[in-house]
Amino acid sequence: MFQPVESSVSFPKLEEEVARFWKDRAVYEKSLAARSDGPAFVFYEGPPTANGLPHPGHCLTRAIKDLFPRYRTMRGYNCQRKAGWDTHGLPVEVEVCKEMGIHSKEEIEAFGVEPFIRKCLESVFRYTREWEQLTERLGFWIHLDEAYVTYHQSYVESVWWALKSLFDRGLLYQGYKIVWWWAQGGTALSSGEVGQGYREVADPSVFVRFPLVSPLPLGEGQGEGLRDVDLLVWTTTPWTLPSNQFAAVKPDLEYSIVSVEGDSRKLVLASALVETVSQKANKKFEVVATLPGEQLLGLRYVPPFRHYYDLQGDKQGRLKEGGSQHTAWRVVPADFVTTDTGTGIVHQAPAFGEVDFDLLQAEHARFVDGEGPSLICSVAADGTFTADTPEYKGRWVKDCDRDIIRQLKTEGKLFHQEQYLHDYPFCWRAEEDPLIQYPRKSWFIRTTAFKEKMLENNSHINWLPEHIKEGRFGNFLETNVDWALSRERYWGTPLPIWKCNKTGYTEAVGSYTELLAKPDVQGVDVWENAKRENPELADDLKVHKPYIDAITYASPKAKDGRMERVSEVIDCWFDSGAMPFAQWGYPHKAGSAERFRDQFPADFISEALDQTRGWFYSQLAISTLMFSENDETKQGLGDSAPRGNGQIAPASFPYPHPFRNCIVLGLMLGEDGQKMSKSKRNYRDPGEIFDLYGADALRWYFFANQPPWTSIRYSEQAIKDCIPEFLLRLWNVYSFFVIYANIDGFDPAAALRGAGVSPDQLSPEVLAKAKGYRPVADRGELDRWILSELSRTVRGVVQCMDAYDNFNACTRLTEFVDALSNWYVRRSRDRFWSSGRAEDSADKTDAYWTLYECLLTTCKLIAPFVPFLAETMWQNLAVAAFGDNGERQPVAESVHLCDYPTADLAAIDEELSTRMTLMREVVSLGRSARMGAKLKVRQPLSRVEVVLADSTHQPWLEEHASLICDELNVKEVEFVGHAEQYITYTVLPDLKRLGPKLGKRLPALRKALAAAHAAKLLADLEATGGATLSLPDGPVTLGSEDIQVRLQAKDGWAAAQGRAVVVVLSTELTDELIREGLARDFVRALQETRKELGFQFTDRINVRYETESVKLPEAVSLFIDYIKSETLSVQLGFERIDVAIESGRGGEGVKSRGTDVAGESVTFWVWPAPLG
RNA sequence: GGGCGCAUAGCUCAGUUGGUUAGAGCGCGUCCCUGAUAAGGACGAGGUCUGCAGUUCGAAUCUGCGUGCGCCCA
Repeated sequence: MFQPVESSVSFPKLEEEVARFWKDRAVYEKSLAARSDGPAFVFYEGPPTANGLPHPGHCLTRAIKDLFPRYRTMRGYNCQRKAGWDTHGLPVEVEVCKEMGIHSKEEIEAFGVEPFIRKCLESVFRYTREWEQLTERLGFWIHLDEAYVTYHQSYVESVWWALKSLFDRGLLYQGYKIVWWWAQGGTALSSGEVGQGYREVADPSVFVRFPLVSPLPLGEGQGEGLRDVDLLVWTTTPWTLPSNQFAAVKPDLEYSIVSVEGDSRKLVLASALVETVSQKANKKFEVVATLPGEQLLGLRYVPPFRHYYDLQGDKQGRLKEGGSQHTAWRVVPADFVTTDTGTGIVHQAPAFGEVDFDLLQAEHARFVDGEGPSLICSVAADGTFTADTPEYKGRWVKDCDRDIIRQLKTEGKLFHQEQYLHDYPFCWRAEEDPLIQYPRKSWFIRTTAFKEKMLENNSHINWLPEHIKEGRFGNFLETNVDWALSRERYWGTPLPIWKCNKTGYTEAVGSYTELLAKPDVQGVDVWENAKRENPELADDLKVHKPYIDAITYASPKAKDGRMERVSEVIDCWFDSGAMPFAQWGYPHKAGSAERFRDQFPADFISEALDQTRGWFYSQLAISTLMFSENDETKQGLGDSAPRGNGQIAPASFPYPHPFRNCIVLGLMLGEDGQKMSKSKRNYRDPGEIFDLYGADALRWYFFANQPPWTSIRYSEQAIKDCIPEFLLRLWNVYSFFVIYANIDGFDPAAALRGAGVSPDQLSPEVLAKAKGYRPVADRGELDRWILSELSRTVRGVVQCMDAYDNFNACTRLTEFVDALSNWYVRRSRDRFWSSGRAEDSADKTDAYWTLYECLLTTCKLIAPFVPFLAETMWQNLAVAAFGDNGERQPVAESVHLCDYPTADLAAIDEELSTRMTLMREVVSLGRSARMGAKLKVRQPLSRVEVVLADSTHQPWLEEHASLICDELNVKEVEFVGHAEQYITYTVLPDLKRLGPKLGKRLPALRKALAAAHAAKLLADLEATGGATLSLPDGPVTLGSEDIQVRLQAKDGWAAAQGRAVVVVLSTELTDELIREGLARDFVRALQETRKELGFQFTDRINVRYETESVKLPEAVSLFIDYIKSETLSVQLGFERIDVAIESGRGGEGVKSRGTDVAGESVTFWVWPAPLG
């Protein structure tokens, strides 16, 4: 027996029971254990941070991350799922600062680094419980208790190992990074912080003369060139002029040399701007000559502030390509120069602009090492001028703009000045403080050296959607710059570099043990004391600030020198990118080499689009730098086991690594189309979604509604809709099956008992051994059809899922459930309802086995998608069915321990599938025609005529005429060959075939076809196999495969048309047909009455009825047997009864009900008929 | 300002290598069915496929330009 199925189902309630079941029985662990010998399918969890509450967007990520591992597990793979938590970084610090109401680094220092990082640690796990609940409730199977955690000592040490390797290979270096700097607070701001502080302000825009050192050459044969020429240089930050190093032009722009009225000196500026600038300055310009920017390159000039120029103006360096050049104060090329504003010649102060700095580096790279330009910076970290600009020393730079302009004017160096409105960032913590761009010493990873390798690696990764590979991600790699690794913050992995306080010598340390093994280590006591004072302190903190900073050791380079750690921590993206090896504590931790080797690279990862430059990049970069094939590192992993003292050589792996397939999820927007945000509350808490609709509904919504990479708008309605569209539809089929199986005593367990086979997963092979189970080939066509559809579905779903295409897999599943519910079950109802027990009728038994098999297989198919519903069904269809009668047969404990179904290719009958589709269309058109003629289905009609454009399947349809008759409630179906009476034929060319053949002649052909007599043309085709049309440029012969025939019903018929079939109804009603219609309506009314009066499905009844109608009793008596059998009536009489008398005769419990049959009022009296 | 993506029915979204009637679900409307029944089903209306230009015999689809939106980076 199956457990009765509740008619009104609450999915959320069922899901909670299932979740409990999984937990109690450790089903997840069992699913892994069962696959422990299978091939590995490697999954990496991109670690979330638990210091914020999860929202529906996180559900999407976690749902996709669950789907494919579950699927692969059922396909026999061993898929470990280790959770992870991202714990470091600025967002954590910001959160803590907010809590404590402090802002600046000074305040943090005042509060104390030690208590501060302890607060960070607390904050990181604030919402762990919410995340864990979400994970469990969504059915995301992952090992939370074995999660890797980025602040753990073993993790930090793995990161150190990688950094040491990079350092030792010369890939980790110190340089300058231009940052947005809050001078008053003495700190750099993250891009997020900068973004918050933009305001529109007016700044000066100045046009300054930079006199050329030598005459400007105009080209060959034009003499020695023009004297007294100034570059007209533009800037909006006058305070950066003292630090000028170059003037930039665009080489392919045209520049003009102009003479200015009343001025002895000429100016150079972009030709496109001559007019504009002349108007601005209100001076007449006369163009003396023009030349391309190219020709300006290398010209030397005198900068407006001479401090540095006087010291280094003559300095030259040797170029790598040979020859030598002055290092600074000359014209250089730059693509970013535009003619939108300014003069086309841009002042360059590399210390105060990122693009300027890049330009300096590009220049630097042209020179032989050590001979190129070095960075000029006349501003101190507090934002005041240094002694290098004596005029303004000690003054805040922005305050000096006005005086600088005045000075330039006085000295005759200013050509023009104006105001200029633009957005400029201010400090979000101190609104009056403008930020400045400022160079800070910073540590970099030389990723640019691995650019080609990263691109090569990337090219082997399967990105979904594909455009990420060449598009967003590929482009990002193309424009790769060295990774600015260090952060001047507190809560992060400390940069493991120690520096000699005497010589500046640096070295990297790969582990805590390695550090302690250094000579004359001091400062460990700081940690030990802290721990003694507070034994609760997590041991992992000892590798963090401030404890690690206290540790020093003897310098190998200077006698009394001490090695001290540099103060920075690292970018937390490096943490997460190191996860493929750091999650195992590789290479320090015992056994980590094996774990790493088994779990690298990942087969599958998935995160949202915003991770392109985050986790996707950090992983790829670190992996490529650490594990690329090259001579230096070409060693197997076997060689890379720890070799004492933490000296480990990186292993090498073939591309791609560290992941092979990556689904890039679209971003999820709130219901209002805006980004989901806590403050706007434009989404619902995931917990509420689960309570209202259930996890399966949410999951199905994610998987089935759109490919995962489209950005989706959260839609509560769409989640709700998933229930009737899929979950409930399947549930109804399941419920239908259980109701009838229980009535009929269909008992698969009994049928398999003694069959010598273990029920196990109830696969088709097992079912085949059951008593009463007939081979599919012996069953009726409908059974063969649905089993064929089932196999087609299995085949399709597996194909899609192997290609990471969950969306189309879901489409297949939806289509199958629709076919099962709306055709198989509908068409089979009578078979289930027919009298007699299941074992008595082979046809009925076939129906049960067929539907049972469909449900079992569907259950397994949907298990990765909607794991809760699948489990609920399995527990009843398999576990309960085989577990009662006190004689438990060994059946799989959970659907998630089953193998994913494989398609029975032999069961697939494509032709049957096509034909059934055609038949469904005929039926559908028939209904449409009825609708048009306002004829109820209950009213029988004498006949229907079907006209097919293509007669291939006609014989088959003819064989199934009875089915069509039944569906359409007609007596006869006739297939008509030529039906000019009802039909207009249109012959259309098959353009896909003819297009390439005829090309430009197509329009003429279409014209000719439209003009041709279609029926005659078809007759020709039928007779001779070809039809010839004469076109203006010669005849064309068409074969039957070159055309498509369209049919159109003529007016005046109850007809409906599809593309290639028309169905025409005969609407004539005879008395007999009318009487039959009455009888059917009578059955309807009586059935309704039965139910209304509370009789059970199987109760037999006695009936009397009364009506004024004359026709109705005639009809009833004519169809009395039919009515009795349909309604389980033993007696059916047309007479008024005296209830008292009837009761006395045993008609106890007589109930009556008045109703309506075909417009006539009728009263029924009904009472139970005694059995037998 | 740069890169990438998106734009199809009232809503949420499909649309395979270009092919003539652009689909689905929901919603809406009109009905049907009534022992799967607090379900189920049918039919219908609804589209200048973001705009313009181009390639082509033929464009929602390919190309270019514009508009709007999103993300990332400046």
